[in-house]
Amino acid sequence: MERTLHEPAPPLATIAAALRRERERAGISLTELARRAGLAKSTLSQLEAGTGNPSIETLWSLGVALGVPFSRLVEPPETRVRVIRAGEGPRLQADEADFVATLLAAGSPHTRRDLYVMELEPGQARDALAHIPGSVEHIVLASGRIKAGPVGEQVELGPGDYVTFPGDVDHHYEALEPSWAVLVMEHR
Amino acid sequence: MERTLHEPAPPLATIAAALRRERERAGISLTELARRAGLAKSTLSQLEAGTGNPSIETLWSLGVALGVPFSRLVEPPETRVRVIRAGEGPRLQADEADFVATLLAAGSPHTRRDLYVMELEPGQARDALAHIPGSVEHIVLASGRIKAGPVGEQVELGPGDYVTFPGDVDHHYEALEPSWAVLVMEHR
DNA sequence: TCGGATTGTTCGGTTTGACGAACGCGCTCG
DNA sequence: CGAGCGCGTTCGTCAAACCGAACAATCCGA
Repeated sequence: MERTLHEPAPPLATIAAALRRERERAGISLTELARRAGLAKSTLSQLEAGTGNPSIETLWSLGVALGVPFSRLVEPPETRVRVIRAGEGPRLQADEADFVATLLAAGSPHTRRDLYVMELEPGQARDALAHIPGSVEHIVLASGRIKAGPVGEQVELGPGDYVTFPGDVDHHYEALEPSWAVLVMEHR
Repeated sequence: MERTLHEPAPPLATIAAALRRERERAGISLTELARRAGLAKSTLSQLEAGTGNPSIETLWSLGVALGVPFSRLVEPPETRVRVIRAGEGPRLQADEADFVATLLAAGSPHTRRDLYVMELEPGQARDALAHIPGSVEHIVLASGRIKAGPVGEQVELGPGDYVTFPGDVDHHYEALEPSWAVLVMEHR
């Protein structure tokens, strides 16, 4: 049989890399992750070393403990570095209806984007530590007012405003009033 | 960050069902599939019976032999239209601030997502033809009220509501009042 | 400086997944 | 009828995934 669907390379090394990457992203130790997943740390150690061939249940519990969908541990990250910048979106007029779409950011293949809805209450700011290198955040404020951005470069946003900034440096969120926004976290 | 990601039910039964489903779709016998995958048919028999906990390599070889991507064997069959109402959905509590993020859709590598802001005025509906196969649309309504979704499966949304549906079938947008929304167009 | 805690690794022992053979069943051909 | 074939299941054996403990290395507070 031909390898029609480009089934990626054998997942042993991929899993090893993904486990270490996601664990470091979560900022927890190998011992701690093994504890949360209910595994012996020796097992996890060998997995991250690339030795071993985990069972589904084992790898699943790791995915749960990391808060990461299962496929992210199996599919190769396909790290090709190319960050697409958000343009001042061209407005795409729909052909036949009262409908306008503004392109904020075009993604490239190989980038992974997680979609969140984020609710913020005024009060202390949220200090977000740097994520993995190459990550980019996109925020569209739906209602309220917030200040967001890297330290020293924060921007004040009103409803409908859009901002993007690198997520691999320390940055803040601060709500000036009760707000909610759509957040797209872009890794690679 | 707390991990409250709703990881679906343990995949043992899911895998069993997926294996049988995909095998019957391919129209081959259990014995034949075991032969192609290089496994003992006893192993495959127990897997389809729901007994057993396959290793990654074992399940991988089955995915290759069936010509289906790995994730299809692990993740439960995808619901076509999925709505997350405002305030619902898995919440990621930030550790130290008044900050709540709700995960709507986690992206896998290899998916390409374009980010739009879409403004709609009430009036005639927008008829969108099917896009390229495999595309998925995500909408978070920021304000107003709209009806959106595939033909016959349209859902009415209010502010904060989220809906996702396949973009490779004909679908409509219809604003019931002046609205705007964040649209993520996902290809792959 | 020294103890204690935590990090990740390595080493025997146990559980279990994978294998091959044998089995019962249903169908088809001689 | 009965021999032959293919189907899927069950059983004993073996390798290996997983575990627990012991290990050096590092960090941090006393």
